[in-house]
Amino acid sequence: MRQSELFTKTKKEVPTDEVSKNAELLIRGGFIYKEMAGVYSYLPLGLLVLNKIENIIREEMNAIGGQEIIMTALQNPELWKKTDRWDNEKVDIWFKTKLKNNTELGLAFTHEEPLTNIMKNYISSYRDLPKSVYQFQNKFRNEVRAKSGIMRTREFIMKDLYSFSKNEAEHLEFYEKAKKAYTKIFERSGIGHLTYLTFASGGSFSKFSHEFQTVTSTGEDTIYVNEENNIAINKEVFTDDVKKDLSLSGDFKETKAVEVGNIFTLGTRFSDALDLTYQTEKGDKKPVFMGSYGIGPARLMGTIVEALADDKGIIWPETVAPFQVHLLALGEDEAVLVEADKIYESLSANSEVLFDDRREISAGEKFADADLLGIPYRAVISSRSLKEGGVELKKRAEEKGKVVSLKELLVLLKPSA
RNA sequence: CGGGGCAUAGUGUAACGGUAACAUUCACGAUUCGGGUUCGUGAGAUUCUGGGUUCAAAUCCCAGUGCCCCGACCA
Repeated sequence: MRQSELFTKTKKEVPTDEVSKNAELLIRGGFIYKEMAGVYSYLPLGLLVLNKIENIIREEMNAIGGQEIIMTALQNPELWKKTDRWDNEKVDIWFKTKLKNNTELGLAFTHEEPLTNIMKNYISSYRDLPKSVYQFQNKFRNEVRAKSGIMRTREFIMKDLYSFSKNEAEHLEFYEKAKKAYTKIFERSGIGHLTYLTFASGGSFSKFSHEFQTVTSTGEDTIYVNEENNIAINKEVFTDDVKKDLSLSGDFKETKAVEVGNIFTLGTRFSDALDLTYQTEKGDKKPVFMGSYGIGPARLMGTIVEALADDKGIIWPETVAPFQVHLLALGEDEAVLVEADKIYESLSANSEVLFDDRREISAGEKFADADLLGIPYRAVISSRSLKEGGVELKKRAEEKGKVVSLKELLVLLKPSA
């Protein structure tokens, strides 16, 4: 894509009403636009990143047998009354609305109820289990206080997967697979080294749930990291009993972290309430054993920015970057610009390239934009680089680049399949 | 839901109670061309909304709304 064609522009200044690093950098770079508190739109660059993240998650969910669907955000109160989650006293984050005929509707903050209800139509035998189903879908939560840029918003896309198993043993088997899939997702997203499997409260469903917490100074949660076992415990359940329970020895380091994923054992709470049962081999009727597994792709995007950015801007890992290469053409020398066009064409064949072409701005501004946007590789072509034999290639996080020939460039940037 | 702060051009800021200024952005013209270059000319504002005090309100007072931060909350 030619940067001169991109409708968004970078900004030097950011509205003072944004304090968090993720919002500041993403707004300045033109990745997102703030509509109101806790409500953001995703612009071309932001959507590219979000799609990359979603695809990583999608691949890993498919790999463990997840089947993708999309459910509606509009919710029928009847189902939620059956599980006692319609009452505002019980769930205080509902957005509710009404049809013209005064029928009440809810905007979904999660999807256990409607999916359990769907599955009733398709699960009737032990032969139908286990199954797992997921979606990327907008959730609405009427948070009293949205904050931290795109980390806690009132509307957000969530990947929510739900598992349906015959019994606890079968459930745990899937749960372990999901745990590994989550670990892979965060590794592939470039924050694996900062992300810990974390024991957290299981709520009313089970003793523990597992969170995936990414260490950043701006996180909302406090966790205690046990480096020896590469594991952490959320402050909310950090007691001597729990430590003994988990038989963890060694030091625990207190740190702030962001919850980028959460997996839950639900048991039969929803299948009981909504009557999702199956028949066993012997003909008995049993409730389906469920689990739920969430990741917010936008929060993950914000976390990557928070965790990896430097004082000049964003540093995207290659796996989630909107483009792999940022090609900058410097100067007004026609020969250089013609050569840059050629390089852009050849690079585009195999790589995702953002080409800062004939924009009438200074070299300094192009560099500043490149640093802000955080594309992993920066390739500079100028009369100087041509004199030195080609294109100057530099990684975003590196101080100095090196001049390579076009041939070398194409090889270096070849996607490692 | 408690506490604190803020609200002026697209953005960032300024303006004793005396009729809105500067920077940036944008348009045009020069200049420059490897780290947000320099200069000129222009465009851009019912000063959040409603009320009150006053000869006079961006400025003081009251209410509302919105935004940010801290805390509580967070399937």
